[in-house]
Amino acid sequence: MNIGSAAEKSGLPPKTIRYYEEIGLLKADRAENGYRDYSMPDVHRLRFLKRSRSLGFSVEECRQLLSLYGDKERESADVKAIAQTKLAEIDRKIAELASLRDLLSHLVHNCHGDDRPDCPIIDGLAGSGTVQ
Amino acid sequence: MNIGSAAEKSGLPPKTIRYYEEIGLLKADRAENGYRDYSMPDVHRLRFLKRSRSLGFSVEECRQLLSLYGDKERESADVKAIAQTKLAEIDRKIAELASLRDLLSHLVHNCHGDDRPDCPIIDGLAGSGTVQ
DNA sequence: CTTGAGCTTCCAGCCACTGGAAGGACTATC
DNA sequence: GATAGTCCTTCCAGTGGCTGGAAGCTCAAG
Repeated sequence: MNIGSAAEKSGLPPKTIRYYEEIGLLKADRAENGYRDYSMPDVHRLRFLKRSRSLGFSVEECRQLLSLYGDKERESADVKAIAQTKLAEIDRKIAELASLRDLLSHLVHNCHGDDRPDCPIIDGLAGSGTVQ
Repeated sequence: MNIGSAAEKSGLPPKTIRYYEEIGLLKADRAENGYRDYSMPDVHRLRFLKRSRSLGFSVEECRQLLSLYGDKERESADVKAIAQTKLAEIDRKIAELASLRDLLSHLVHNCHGDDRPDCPIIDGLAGSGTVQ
């Protein structure tokens, strides 16, 4: 399929797809007329990319995730190690989102409207998290 | 406290903190010597920013979230509407992270290593998600 | 065979930082 | 009090990740 259909099916703009090809994230076949030609697995990879990018993974991290996704030798120890790292990262992100959610929900439902530092729950939520 | 301590306490580099001030995300007091002067509530806001940025919210979205966080008139309907929108976004992100997690975990633990499209679970996970 | 949409490449610009230079301020040691 | 080293300041330039626009080729419809 052409880049337009791939864009529609994946939710990524054509510009971005071309950019991803330019930086070597996802190379496409070419039709006789020079047009890029995408398969459904390509579309899956594009969706995968869209998702992981929107969740705060850098392009380089997405490259790792994608290689994990596409790797035919997923048995190797280093690939598994990368996957473990990424899984841990994802879990951390989920936890942070959850606490962000709690914070926001608390702000909306429970807090009186005056100045900030007198609410221990908010202090806890804003103060915790990735303090490295 | 100086920008260095605020950076250390928040996990954001000084450069980024100055940049956030430049674009009006978080204005700091100034000491007599011209140094920026941060309070603990400022540090909390910085942590808040660090977190929401790393979770894929744009700076403009973070500005909204932060205004929500700092808003003294949180009772107003439009502010609550923004909060609701953001809460929904956060929930969506959490769901996407969870499915990304499942996908990755599945790739690591259950799949044989040959070519992609013959695994229905992967097809499902990579194919679902935000198809708009 | 023209029109219009979609594709191509290329170049420029934007957003969100990030590095580096040049210089002033603070702290510690001599 | 001079010196060294670290931290702060501003400013300017560069990078990563797109995104818009121009110029031109291709294709399907009328």
